[in-house]
Amino acid sequence: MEHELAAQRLAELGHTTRLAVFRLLVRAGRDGLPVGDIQKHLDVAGPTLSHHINRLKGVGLLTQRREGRTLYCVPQMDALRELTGFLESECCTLNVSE
Amino acid sequence: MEHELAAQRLAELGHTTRLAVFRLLVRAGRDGLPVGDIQKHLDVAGPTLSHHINRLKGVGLLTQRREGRTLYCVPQMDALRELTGFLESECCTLNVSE
DNA sequence: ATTATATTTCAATAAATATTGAAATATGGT
DNA sequence: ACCATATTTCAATATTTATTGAAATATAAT
Repeated sequence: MEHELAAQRLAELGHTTRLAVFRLLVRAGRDGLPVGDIQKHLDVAGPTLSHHINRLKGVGLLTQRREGRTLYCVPQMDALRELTGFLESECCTLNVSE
Repeated sequence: MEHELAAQRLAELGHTTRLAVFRLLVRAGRDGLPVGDIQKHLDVAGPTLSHHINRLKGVGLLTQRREGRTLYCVPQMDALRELTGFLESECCTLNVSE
């Protein structure tokens, strides 16, 4: 995984609300959750939530799928795995040498 | 690991320069690196680097140790492990259920 | 067509963060 | 004491991000 993208994803996850959104989605599983459901959990104004969801979407941490009036947010687990992989990829030096 | 701290650490790592600093340190291993050495790698002004190092320090991702005039930055691997652990902790739902 | 629901876009403001030159501090060598 | 090296603090400015009410859009139900 590329450095810049990793930094961007970390930055997006590095915000309380967005981290909460993302973790909700991960817990929810493959189907994801409607924006409205997320909002019920999080006490933020609609536009604020929309903004944060778009940022997560912008770095590929979630995608959206519409079902009628309901817009689902779906976590992209591969993106998360890439990211944790990236973070751990330099650890070996330290772990192995002791 | 607590949500707020995780978000803070993610935010600090979510900046190109800081991520580069941190990864340099991880690669360097237990002894860490002098601030000056970091600067040689990174093309940033001293005060800028100092600022970023302090932010990483502020969330426990590194500590410092002085040897004479030289100030070493030492990566805190436990903090990183806590963080990756936190990120992965909600994954199980998704991974197990398929 | 009208109405209700779900979510977004717009526009404005507030708050946080990044960047850097210049000056200050700390340490060690002469 | 003086000088050089290593790094930080200060102060100012620029940039980015967050937040929200109001208005707009999209979809579905009647």
